[in-house]
Amino acid sequence: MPVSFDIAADLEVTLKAAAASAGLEAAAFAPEMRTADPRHGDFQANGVLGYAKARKLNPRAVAEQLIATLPAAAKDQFEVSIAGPGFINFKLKPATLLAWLTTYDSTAHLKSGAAEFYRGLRNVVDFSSPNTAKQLHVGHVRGMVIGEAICRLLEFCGAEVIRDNHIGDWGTQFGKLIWGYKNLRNDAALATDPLEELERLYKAADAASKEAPATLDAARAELVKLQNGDAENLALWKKINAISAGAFEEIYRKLDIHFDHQLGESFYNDKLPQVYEELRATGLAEDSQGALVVFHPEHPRFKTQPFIIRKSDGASNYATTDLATMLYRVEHFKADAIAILTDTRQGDHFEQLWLTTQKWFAKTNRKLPHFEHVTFGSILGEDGKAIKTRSGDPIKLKDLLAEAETRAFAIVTEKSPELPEAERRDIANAVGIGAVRYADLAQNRSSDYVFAWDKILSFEGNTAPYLLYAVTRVRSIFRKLDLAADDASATRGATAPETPAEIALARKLAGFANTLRLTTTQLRPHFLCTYLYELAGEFSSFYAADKVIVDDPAIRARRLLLCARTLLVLETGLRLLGLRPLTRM
RNA sequence: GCGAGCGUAGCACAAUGGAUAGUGUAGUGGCCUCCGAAGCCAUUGAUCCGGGUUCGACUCCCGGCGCUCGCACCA
Repeated sequence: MPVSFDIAADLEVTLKAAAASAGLEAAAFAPEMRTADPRHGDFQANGVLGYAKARKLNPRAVAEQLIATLPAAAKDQFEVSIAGPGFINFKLKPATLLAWLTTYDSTAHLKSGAAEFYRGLRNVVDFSSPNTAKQLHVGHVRGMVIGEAICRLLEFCGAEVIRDNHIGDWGTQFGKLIWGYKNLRNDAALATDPLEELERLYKAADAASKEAPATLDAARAELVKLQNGDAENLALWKKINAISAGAFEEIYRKLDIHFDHQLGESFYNDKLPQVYEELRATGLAEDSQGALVVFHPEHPRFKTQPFIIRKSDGASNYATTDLATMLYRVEHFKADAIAILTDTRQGDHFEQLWLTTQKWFAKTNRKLPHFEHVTFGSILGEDGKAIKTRSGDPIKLKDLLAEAETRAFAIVTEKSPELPEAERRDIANAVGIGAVRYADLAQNRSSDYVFAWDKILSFEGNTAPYLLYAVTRVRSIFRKLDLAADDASATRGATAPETPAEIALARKLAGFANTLRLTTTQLRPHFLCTYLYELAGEFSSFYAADKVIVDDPAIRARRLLLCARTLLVLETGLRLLGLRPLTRM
């Protein structure tokens, strides 16, 4: 029996067709498929409720009509029932579950199933994008891990993904940095810990420009010199960027984060005049208080709040570079879709950027990409205030990651003292870094995030260690049998799931496709986290209820199939989130 | 002032307009002669307030209240 990867999507198409043959107004009928509470079924179609109401029909009668015209193949796959006011419930039959489990038997096969979702779509994902000369701190980790997960998910689901780290290497901070470097630098400190010294120089220069307007002007002048190609400032700029890049690389390596391009703001330096010219020529930009700005008269706020694309001192800002970047991504990368990840505080900027881009591209006859500003909440301190660089010192990311590994190592050593130290270190790395990463991914990105060591390094509940532990227990079964987990002979002749725990686990596994679709549609990795956590929970319940290594070869093969697929889906899902599965811990 | 986001058990979170609002933690009571107890089973406890739309609202709309953030040359 052939079975599709995303059964619910397939069923939706079947229902649309059935509606036509049942005499419904097929064009007006949407099945409204969704995953159901397991108590009711695997999927439910709610569409007849609204359809019947609008036509003063009895929804249950409409549901009856619809079910009567379902093709035999669909009736073979599901137990179909009508419940309540007119919900149609579909429950996967054990034979269908078996078919799904035997069809999607490897990461490659899961991937080829999911690849239908976004085939041919070219996506530019802009994430991390730190500012040069500042250390990465705890506030940066969220955008990095969410961005990496989104890239992996989109790739898995068939999209072509171009990862771009849009480094802030050309902003006003360079005016202050260069001024600080020239006037305040400590050569000894620069030699021993260059990044630390750069950060100090920036803070000192920033403070100095707040105190004295003359210093602020001097810093701005340094920036203008840099932007005009002054040789000395350009050399300094290169030096500062090189120091920063090395420090960023170290963190990216630790977090297994990758980019195809790192086109910082400076890359767009020679592409800015085109932005000024075109926006002026199309009548979108105007002069205001000495600056070049764009207003949006139709917008309640942006009709008076300007989008400044050139400052009154003649320098560009991030509105200019972001506009140039938008153009480059469409013209050079041929992007169908662009996703930019930043925290929600930049909402106004990206709304103005997108409004401006739409008008600009329309007037210049360019293809408009799909654009999404993927936002996430701020990292707050225990006091509920955003962690800021200027006030107090936020926790440095490299220190956070080091502490995560240290704490994980202590726990591994306590739980598994018999393992060799090198292995315990490796486990601590996967568990510690994984815990940090998972804590950021598991929470809905729209909410603010209160930083707490206990939360980030929690090893109980919906956390990385729980998922990794489930993986090792499955591995342990295969190890005990001296079998490779992907050894087909172990599961040969497996029959359909029978016990309640077997069936519950199989149903959860078949829900993977729908989870991938939901996660990528909304670009919210926490949907996948929740799913994996529930899957691990179903496995744990199954593990406690039904013994796998039993004498009866039929029961054993049947349960080993569930073990093998649980392992497959858990490991595939964890890797999509950027976690590293372990064989034991 | 204008705008955005958030408001769910003591705490931390989930819920694509659907059925009896789920989970973790903390509390209580069970489960290791039995494939790994970083586990399993059971149990106590919640939608900020007031209207509206809908067959159906934590979810959408309006009005409050509270917290956070943004609003002319930082990114």
